[in-house]
Amino acid sequence: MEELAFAIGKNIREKRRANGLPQDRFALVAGIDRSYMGRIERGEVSITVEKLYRIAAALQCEPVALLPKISSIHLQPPHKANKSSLKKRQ
Amino acid sequence: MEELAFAIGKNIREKRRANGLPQDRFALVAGIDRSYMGRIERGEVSITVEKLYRIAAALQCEPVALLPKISSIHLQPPHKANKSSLKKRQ
DNA sequence: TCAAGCCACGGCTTATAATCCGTATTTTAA
DNA sequence: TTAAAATACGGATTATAAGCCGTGGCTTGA
Repeated sequence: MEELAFAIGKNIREKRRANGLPQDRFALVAGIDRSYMGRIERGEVSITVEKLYRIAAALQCEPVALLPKISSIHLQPPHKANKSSLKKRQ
Repeated sequence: MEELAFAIGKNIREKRRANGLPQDRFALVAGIDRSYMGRIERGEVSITVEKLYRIAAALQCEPVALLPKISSIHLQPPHKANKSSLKKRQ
C-alpha cells in the first residue's frame, strides 16, 4: 500500500526490462543486494535518495525519470507524530 | 563530504529561506524533527525518498527541484561491497 | 543589557533501510 | 514437457535513518 514506493518500483522495473537486464544482474550493476532490489521493484520498501541515484545511474537516466509527480502521491502522517517543541506565538 | 546530501541540503535551505520560514517551523510543517532537519540542511545525513517528498510538499515544489543532476554527483561504492552471489556464465 | 529568535551541535534511543543467504515459485525457451 | 533462468519471498542480522531533548552561541531589536 506504500503508494510512493510502489510507483517508484514500477518505474524501475519498466526501465530495467527495457534495458534487457535480469533483476539480479541489474542489482549487481547498481551495487545493491539482489534480494533488496526485488523488494524495491515490488514497492515493499522505502529507499534512500542515495539508492535512487545508484539505480538511476545503472539505468542511465535521471532520478526524476523514476519519480512520480508529487500531486499523485498522498503521503501518510509520520509514525511518531512530531509534537511541537515549538513555542506558541499567540 | 557527502556530495549528494550536501547538494540536496543546500537546495532545501535556499528554498526554505526564499519562503521566509525558520528551520524549526519548517520542520514542523514538513512533519520532521527540527534537529534532524538541521542535519539535512547541513548535508550531514542521507534521507529517504519519502522525506524528500515531505520536504518538497512543504516547499510546494516538485522533488526534482531539490535534486542535483546525476552527472554532477560521483557516488562512492557501497559499504558492504556486494559480492556476486551470481553464477558466472562463461 | 537582555530577552527572544534562529541555528549548530551533542549524546542517546528507536525505527527501519539494507544486507546476506537460503529456498520456493513462476516464467521462459528448447 | 522440463530444465534453466528469473523472480518472489522468508528469516535473521547489521547499518543507519530518524526522532528526542538539551545546551550553547550568535544576532537583533526593545
